[in-house]
Amino acid sequence: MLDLKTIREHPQDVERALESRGGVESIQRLLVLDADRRRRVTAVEALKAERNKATEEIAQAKRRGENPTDEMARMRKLGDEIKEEDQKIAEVERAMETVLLHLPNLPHPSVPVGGPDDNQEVRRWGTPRSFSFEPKPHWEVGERLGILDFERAAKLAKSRFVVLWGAGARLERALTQFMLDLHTREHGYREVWVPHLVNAETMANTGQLPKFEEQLFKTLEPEGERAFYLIPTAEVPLTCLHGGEILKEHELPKRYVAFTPCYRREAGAAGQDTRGMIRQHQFDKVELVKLATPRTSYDELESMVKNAEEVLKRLELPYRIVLLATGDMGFAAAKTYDLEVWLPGQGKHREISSCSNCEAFQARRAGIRYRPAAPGKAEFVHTLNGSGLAVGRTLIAILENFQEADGSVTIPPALRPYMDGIDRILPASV
RNA sequence: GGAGGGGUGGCCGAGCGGUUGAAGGCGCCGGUCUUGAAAACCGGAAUCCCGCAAGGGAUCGGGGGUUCGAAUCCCUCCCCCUCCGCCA
Repeated sequence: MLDLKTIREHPQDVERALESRGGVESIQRLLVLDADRRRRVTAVEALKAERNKATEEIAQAKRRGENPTDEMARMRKLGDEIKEEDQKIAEVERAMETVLLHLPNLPHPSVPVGGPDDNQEVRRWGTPRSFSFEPKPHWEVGERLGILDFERAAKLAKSRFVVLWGAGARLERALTQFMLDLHTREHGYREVWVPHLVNAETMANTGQLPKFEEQLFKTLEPEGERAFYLIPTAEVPLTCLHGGEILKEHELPKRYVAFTPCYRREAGAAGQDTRGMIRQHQFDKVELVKLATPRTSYDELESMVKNAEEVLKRLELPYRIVLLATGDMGFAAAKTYDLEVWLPGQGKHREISSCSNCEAFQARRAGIRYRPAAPGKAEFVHTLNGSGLAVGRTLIAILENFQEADGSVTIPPALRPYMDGIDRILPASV
């Protein structure tokens, strides 16, 4: 959520910033509502001041043993007027809230303006391996090994699900463990285990609701009970852990890492990545979240990207870093770097991590503040999140980058301790 | 699921129709004392909204009601705790 004061004081700047993100047309409407609200508030507060004064006088009269029935009757009428006007104000405020909840975050000045074509490659690491044969896409590699099974997953659920068998399932677990160990032991993140079902308020706090409900799986609860949402990323529960709290500056930055499955409807993605396990309704992810002061949040973003990169480096997977343009960023982000891993089976880079600084956008919704060390009022923290990494896509990258001519797949050395020391996956005998 | 108890400021906790924006404690900030620190003592400080300001308004889990007036009474929802039952 954007800060209303900023919109009121610099409407042109906000409109310009939103040009490539949508929502410009809402600003004028917001300003009209805001002016209306302020006019009404001023008026009704004058009435309340009068009531408070009269109430005090009545109290004193009563103490003197009098019974000021005329004054009490007058106040009864005034009270009704106040109630009516308060309701109108509440109505205006609800309208403003609705508009604000649908406005995306403002991009940081360093973000290129435009759409996906304006994304900027920041750096590359690693050299894509040259194959003596035509590298296959991961689904072919995996099915030949008997570790990826899309048909049975479709039988159990539907398309965009997968079953991992044997060494495939083991590889998924090994990757998860490897990533968690790296981030907790070497990068200073605290491991957290969180609910996978959250309430609507939590979803709204990180920006998934109200605008993107069609992307979420929702539980069906008995009449009168509130539904839960399946998390599309651990960013949601991790970021909201300190919702409504005031943290101390010396506690910041908070660095959290959690492993969770992620559930996404992928509405609107029909026809995209239908083969393989690039785009699934359920996938595992190791997620990094930080809460930081505004002063350090952009340094924290850079180090978060490095933390995610380190996973790819140790797994010897070539990648590149891309700074997303304004129009390609997520709703809550002010600045986002994507990590794209090289997939030889597809002959292109694909997103495997996305690291964002959301500044105060989510903190304002969730009410996450901190008290500065120097005397002063509590301020909103900045929230950051990034994948460290998407586990399924990492598995894909290994299958494609480490496939051999005989159909086997080499295990990257860094992962072998997590795979009982085996150095390759051979076709299973079922 | 059944029966009780409870949600108050950064935290703990008193208040249970008007003098309570709210006692007390802890923590925090400033000062006295001290070589320095601690302790002790003195003083200070809630948040948000409207307003150029003076000032005003709102806020005691959320919403609604009673009343001239509600942290205090009533209704409702949410959450937490204890005991019983059931259960991975």
